[in-house]
Amino acid sequence: MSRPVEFDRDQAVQKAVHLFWQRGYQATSLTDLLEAMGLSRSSFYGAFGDKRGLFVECLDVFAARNQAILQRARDRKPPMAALRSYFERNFGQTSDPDLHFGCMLVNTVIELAAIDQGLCDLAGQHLKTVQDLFEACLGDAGAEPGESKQAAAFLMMVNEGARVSDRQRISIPDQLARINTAFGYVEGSIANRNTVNAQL
Amino acid sequence: MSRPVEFDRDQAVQKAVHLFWQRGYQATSLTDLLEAMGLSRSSFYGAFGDKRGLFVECLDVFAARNQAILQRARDRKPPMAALRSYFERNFGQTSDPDLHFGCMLVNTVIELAAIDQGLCDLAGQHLKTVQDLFEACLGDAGAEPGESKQAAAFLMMVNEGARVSDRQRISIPDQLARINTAFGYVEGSIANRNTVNAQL
DNA sequence: ATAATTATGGACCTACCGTTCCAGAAAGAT
DNA sequence: ATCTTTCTGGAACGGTAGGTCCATAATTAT
Repeated sequence: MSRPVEFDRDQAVQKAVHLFWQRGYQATSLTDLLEAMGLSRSSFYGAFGDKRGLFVECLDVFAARNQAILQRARDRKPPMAALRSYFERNFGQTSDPDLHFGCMLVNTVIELAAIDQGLCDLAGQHLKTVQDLFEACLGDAGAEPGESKQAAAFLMMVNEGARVSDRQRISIPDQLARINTAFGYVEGSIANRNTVNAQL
Repeated sequence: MSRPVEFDRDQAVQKAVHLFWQRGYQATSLTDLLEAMGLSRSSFYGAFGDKRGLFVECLDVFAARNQAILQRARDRKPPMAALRSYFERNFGQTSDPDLHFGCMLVNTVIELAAIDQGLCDLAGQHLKTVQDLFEACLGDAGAEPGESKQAAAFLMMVNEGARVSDRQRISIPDQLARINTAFGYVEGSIANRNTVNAQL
């Protein structure tokens, strides 16, 4: 029919995710985006509508990637180990500061709660999906339904807190220690219940 | 000497705190501030220097108020009850949405981590002071030094997560349940160690 | 080769940002 | 009452924001 698009849309979105993740919605200007994505204003508006539309797409991409990481761990490791790996991600020996932007969903909730309720709600829904995955893992680990629901809500609170500190450049050992404390509590609780049940 | 200032400086700062707390740094325009504080541009720049200077002052005011709340609870209640009251503040029966802006320090860390490291660090220092207060309360409750340090770091992570959800308008029962779960873990841990020690 | 269609680059628009500046109003000191 | 000092309102500033528009380039279909 006609002239084809010259840029790789997926790759451009990846660049945008990285920028929004790092700097947030408001502080990322269109000029910043155009430069990082390597396209002109016309192409941008033709392909994405506007800045907000691109942000929605970036939220979805980030959330999908995020869920995939946990889901893959769930497929390959014991359930509690899979959960832990999600929390300890990016806290291995590598201390690349370019990876410590927290969680884009958490960042969005905080930044836009009073500015754009639609975007805040979208991020919140994605977080809820992750919490459901937590709950599924806890179920795999042998927790009873009520307990896994309660522990998943607790772990989401821990996750949100951990991502806040991540953005503050908390030291890696401190971060790992806090996560370990939280998981110690949860695992102790599940194991203890199992022990009690076994005694009955 | 000369003409005196016409506005109440403290009261003006309180109004600014409320705005910055609700909307964050970037989304609060000078026009918004002037209207809320009830003064003109000239008076503003004469009294506060610039927007960033006012924000620094607001962070300090918020942090002082925040610490005072916990410190007063510590003076009047048993240590663990004082800690709990800090987490459960604003989650009584009143559901005034105008109080659920999370924590201004947490909001600042998230919003400005990649934008203004000085402001982010300042908020982080204030949070560290709160964490030290947590540690003191845990010491009051009978935790050993190493344990209170570890539990305080854990509780700060929980606090940060709780304030994120607060901004998402989490339901009050859900929020109270999650906080209760976290404190159940901490109190169980301290009580358990005390029991073990008693048996030795 | 030509026509039809669509992407592209870049100039341009309006609106608002934080900040500065200045003329004039108000109050204390003499 | 006058002088001096400081505060105050509002106009004005340069810069940048997100978004629009149009002439042109590039590609396919005929």
